[in-house]
Amino acid sequence: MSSNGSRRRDITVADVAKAANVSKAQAARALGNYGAVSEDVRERVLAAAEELSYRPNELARSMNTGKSNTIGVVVGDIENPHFGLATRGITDTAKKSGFNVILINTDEERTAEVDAVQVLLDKRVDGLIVAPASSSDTEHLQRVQDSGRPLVLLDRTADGLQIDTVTVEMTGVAYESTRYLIEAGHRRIAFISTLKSAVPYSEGVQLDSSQIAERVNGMRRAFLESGLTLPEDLVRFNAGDAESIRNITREVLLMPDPATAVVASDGLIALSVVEAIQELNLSIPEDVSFLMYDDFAWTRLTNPPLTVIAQPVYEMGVAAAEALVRQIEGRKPAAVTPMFTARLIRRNSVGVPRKSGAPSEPTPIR
Amino acid sequence: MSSNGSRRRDITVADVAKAANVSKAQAARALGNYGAVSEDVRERVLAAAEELSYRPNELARSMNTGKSNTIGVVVGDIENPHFGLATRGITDTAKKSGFNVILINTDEERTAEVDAVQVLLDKRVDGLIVAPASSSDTEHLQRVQDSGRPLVLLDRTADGLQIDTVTVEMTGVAYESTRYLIEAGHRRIAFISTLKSAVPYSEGVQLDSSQIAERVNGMRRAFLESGLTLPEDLVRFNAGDAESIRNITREVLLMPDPATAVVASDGLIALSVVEAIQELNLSIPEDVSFLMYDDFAWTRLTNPPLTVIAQPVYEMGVAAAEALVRQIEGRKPAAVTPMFTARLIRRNSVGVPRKSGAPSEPTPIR
DNA sequence: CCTACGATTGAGACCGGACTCACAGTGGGT
DNA sequence: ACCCACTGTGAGTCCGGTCTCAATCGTAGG
Repeated sequence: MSSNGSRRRDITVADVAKAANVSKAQAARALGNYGAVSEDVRERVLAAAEELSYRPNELARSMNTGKSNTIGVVVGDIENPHFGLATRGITDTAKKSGFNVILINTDEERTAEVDAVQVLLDKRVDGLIVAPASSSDTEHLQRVQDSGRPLVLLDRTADGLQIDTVTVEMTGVAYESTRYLIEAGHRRIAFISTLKSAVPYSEGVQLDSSQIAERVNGMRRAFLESGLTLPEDLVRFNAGDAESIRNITREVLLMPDPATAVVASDGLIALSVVEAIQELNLSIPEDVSFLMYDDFAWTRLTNPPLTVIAQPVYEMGVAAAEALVRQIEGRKPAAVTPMFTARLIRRNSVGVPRKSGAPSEPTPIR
Repeated sequence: MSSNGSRRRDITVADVAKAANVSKAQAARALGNYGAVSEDVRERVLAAAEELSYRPNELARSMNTGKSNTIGVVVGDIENPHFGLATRGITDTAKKSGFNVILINTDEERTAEVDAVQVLLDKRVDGLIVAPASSSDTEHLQRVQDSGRPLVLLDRTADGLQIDTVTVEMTGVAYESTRYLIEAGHRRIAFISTLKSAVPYSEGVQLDSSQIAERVNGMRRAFLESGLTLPEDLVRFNAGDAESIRNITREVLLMPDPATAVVASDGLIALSVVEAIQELNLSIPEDVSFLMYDDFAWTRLTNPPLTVIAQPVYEMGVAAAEALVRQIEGRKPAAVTPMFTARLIRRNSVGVPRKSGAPSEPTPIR
């Protein structure tokens, strides 16, 4: 015995047609604004529709147009401002082209991602944008391609698949920023990332994320070209929750030959790393230099302001959505998806390492 | 001449039925797992479905079950971590109950919100969660109610409407935190909020957001009970983009009888306020005390760590989704939606004001 | 051996639009 | 006056599922 009784049936074209004294077909034409309709009929139908406050059922409409005007977006974690911003770019752009967005979070879980893609496909979205958790585990993406539905990848590539992908070229900045650290005197540079990996890093292990792979490669090259070698023991994975990040940070900072600089591979990691550094009563950049990926507003507010690698996240969201819409509308995808570049923004969290005999008053270098 | 030729038609139950040599009805039953189906038929159908990699069309299914297993969420700005977290709570909970989420951003624009609600209704979502931009402008929400579709409000109430609403009781903490500031010696306390308002604040003006109204009321009461009056000239609205926030901050800090403490009504505002304060070469809390709504991780990283009012945002998202699901499943809404409370977290951004003859070494008070 | 009842099964209606097709009116061209 | 091109219009099909209903089958009870 619910309060408002049975759920009232929605008004349909048939209802409107009856009220306007015309056939269903005519009503549909007047409402859908297609075909030939006399002025008289059009007016009566529109009036009746208004009167009954008729609203078309988009589900029904989608069913026989085959278009749902909806795109699916699969990301690892909207809570992460990185994705928040990208999502903003996607939704803004999608809206402009008349598309709505179904958003699914995967927590960077493979199975959740596979499910998400399937659900979206089942819902017959017009296309999907996926930030894949893994670059190698890609059957589900392959399936999307097979289904013929437009797909654009964001942030990370998928090995061996021919898919429009919007990414940042990372090797370059990784190289540049590592050179920067090396020139400041750092040799023991730690890199902390969320990437899940069963084995510790060493040359040749296949990394499951194109993004991370590029960053590490850039670092490696910088060391190489300086006649040095990348300290592989400081390249760390599995930095999941705050606790594990804290542990990793303590580890690299307290080991016998500790890191003198730490690079956090995203904004969320950075938060916990900085906290851990503060807990150890170390100060930046006097005791440890710090550098992070993602330029969030708060990085300018800390003391010192943090040196970051800025990525055009919003623009990438926009580009991904544009590429997808282009595919949906049947235009060929841009021959080559534009490659974005990241930028090193030198603020004051990088200094001269203690060990290397720096002056007692370590000036942040620029 | 597209690369993959015509878009292939999807496999339907009819196809599966044919392949399995049974009627469409039987195939549908076997696949949908309802009605009576012999073991033999079930196996053949399932095998055929597997073989053809059949996937049900959720659109069609929704159409005659009347359920889309989708809920719509309308927020002002996902980019704002406040909503990011809340959205996380919503999607996590929705997923648990088998619902997907269509997310629409409104930029806190009234018309965008009205459109969003309409679109969602047209798409026949099973229910909506809306964080309304305005507490007074509510015809569109009324329309949702009229349509009989479940609706839950988040963060802000809608005047005069009987709708499940998940909010934080703000008067209390607003009062508490203002007392805290007053006791520290502050009399000139500024409050900066995004709320759009054509007229400057003064007692009795109707505020368009229940949230902001409560906060200001709490402040007013705190002043009153201390035998003082709320400095109305320091209650500021229209803090939209970074630029306007900066201007407002400078204004309240540089006026003849300047504010000695600033309260930012959300995390985004806080960012710009703190920046503006730094630009003025004022330090917190020696020159200005600072307090903000929303406890983001970075607030612990600044120097000093910021005193904040923490809201259980994620939990509120969860509660909103739970309430909505409850309504959708026909169970009566919880008699009274649980009221959440916010908490003042005293860190070190509040101190004794300069003017009041504080000692030259102003200790942050606790 | 016959009948009744539950388990199976297939035909077809239906959800709410979009769209095809055949048919009625109209008016211009010759 | 005659033919034809068009605009208007309604009947009905289709999209891809769910679901009703009547028919069929098997077999247990009498």
